[in-house]
Amino acid sequence: MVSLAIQPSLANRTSPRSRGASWCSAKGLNTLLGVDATEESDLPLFRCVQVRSGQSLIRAGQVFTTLFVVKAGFFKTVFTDETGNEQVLGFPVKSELLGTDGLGDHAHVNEVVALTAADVVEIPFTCLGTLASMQAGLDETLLRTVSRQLVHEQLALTMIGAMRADSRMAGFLLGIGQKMNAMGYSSVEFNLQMNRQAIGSYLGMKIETVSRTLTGMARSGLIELHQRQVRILKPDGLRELYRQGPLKKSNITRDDSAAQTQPSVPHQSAQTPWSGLVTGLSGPLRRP
Amino acid sequence: MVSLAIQPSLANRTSPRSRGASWCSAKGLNTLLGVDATEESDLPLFRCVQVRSGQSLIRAGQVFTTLFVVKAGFFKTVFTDETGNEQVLGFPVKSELLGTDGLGDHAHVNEVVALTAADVVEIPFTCLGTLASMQAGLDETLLRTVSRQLVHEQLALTMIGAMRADSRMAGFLLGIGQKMNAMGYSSVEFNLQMNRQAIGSYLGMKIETVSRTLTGMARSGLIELHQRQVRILKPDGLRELYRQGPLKKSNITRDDSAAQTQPSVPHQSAQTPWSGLVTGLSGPLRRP
DNA sequence: CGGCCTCTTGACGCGCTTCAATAATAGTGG
DNA sequence: CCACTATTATTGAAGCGCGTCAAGAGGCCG
Repeated sequence: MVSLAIQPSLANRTSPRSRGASWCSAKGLNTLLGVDATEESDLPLFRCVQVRSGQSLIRAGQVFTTLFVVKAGFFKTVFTDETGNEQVLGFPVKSELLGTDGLGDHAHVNEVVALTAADVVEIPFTCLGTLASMQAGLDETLLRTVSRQLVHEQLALTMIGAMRADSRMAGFLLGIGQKMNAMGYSSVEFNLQMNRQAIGSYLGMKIETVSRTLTGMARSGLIELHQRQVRILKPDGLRELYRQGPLKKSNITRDDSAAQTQPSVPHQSAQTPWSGLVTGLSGPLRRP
Repeated sequence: MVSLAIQPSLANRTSPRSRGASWCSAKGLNTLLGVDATEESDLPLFRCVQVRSGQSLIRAGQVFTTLFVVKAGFFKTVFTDETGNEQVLGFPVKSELLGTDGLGDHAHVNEVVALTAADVVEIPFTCLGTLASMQAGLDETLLRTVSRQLVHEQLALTMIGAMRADSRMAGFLLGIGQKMNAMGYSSVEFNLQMNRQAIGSYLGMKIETVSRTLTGMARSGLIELHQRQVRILKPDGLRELYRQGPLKKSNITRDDSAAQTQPSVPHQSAQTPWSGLVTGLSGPLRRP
């Protein structure tokens, strides 16, 4: 039904990236995505491309031809509506999948911009309309990943819709720290790769509020702040800020009329509720 | 790799639904989902179940076993965070896919509640971990549908993050009207199946603001309002309200440094930007 | 150095939440 | 049938969080 095929020549693209091509095997790709590799080959099938800082890897309106997996670097995903308003949707990093918004209608609606120099792996699709039963078990990975992205967006929606500015910022910082940790860096000291504008757009607030919120946290000793360099001094303080968030109080009308009748898993977010607040993949994809 | 299988007995479920079972063929399912049926069989493979008003079709924490397609009725999708705050994520109706949040980690995070009596078709998955190359070409449909849901959430995020209360409400009403229209009802006169609380949660505002916004629209002659019955008198007025929305002004810093180098499709949302504001599927799924 | 950008800080006002009270509706039982 | 209560919706008044406007500080680069 499908056909994941290597397009031998993408040379007709005048896209600003595409230079210095190396290759990546299916096994390597699965490893990168955090999936238990099983029977995948070691043949280098997937093209690796470099992106320069500030460049758009994907543009809105562009026809969908390939997905990307981030190997290194930082990105931002931006949606621009018809009136020219920009909304930052996320800050993808290593091991995250880019371009999934194009799967639905074979056209991208979001722009993906590199915040730093970056490396990505291309996952091309033949544009014949059908895509399915991809080789190497990537199809299940794909579906599950998109589903996770969906859940992440929903979490972000909850945050913007019901929490105050400082709580949102606390969740943002904790989420960034967690992502940094997953990439092998410190979870409490890192460099924000994006400007205040992007943070504000992502969190649904103006840059003045971003600034005030951050300096407020610094003044109260929760964090240390120099430019975009952040050191989290009191993670628990941020956690509390995040949890008490909904001072914009919830109208809880729990109707606990019926008990759980289905087997259920313990509520996943018990330990780190802000998991995935910054971007889709909170952890590697493992088979249950 | 996959295995979409009919689970012969779901009798061990004590779930409140499950009674009065009829059946639905793969072809019928594809038709319902808006996909061009090709070679699908007419054998009734998919179970149809009824849901009573107020019942939960899916609960948070429940293990993922099946997806559902709405045949009739109205639902709401609710996410509840660890502090008990509820966020309404959407109002699915006929032809929409439910339960996709469970694909990622084989556990649902959202609750799906019927707002009215409703009928749904079950799409069961064997829980062996792998799901892929489903029969009847449902796999591509699935992926594209989830991608569309993703785009929808992003649109909702943009609306809540950057627009004012009345603009959000205008977009909501227009979106509801469009869904009603797609279902064969009037797009300008309909009954809101949800209470003010649910609307407010979905739009990120308090119920008092919902009430004030609606009565304000009624007073200015944009709509007529009796209870949950709405008649849109001036669709263009609502459209303008929606478009001028970002009085919470955008910080547009367009850096149009590079020109479009890729083939692009005309910006989809030129005609009805609020498409899909209320729920995922703005139209049937067709091959490009 | 000077221009340009990002970020900060202050003062003010508006939009929405919050609190509180009332009204309209539906469901229940006598 | 009407009283009775619970739920849902409306309306008003007051407060504040955050957007808005304006000015200034700090960093980057030619």
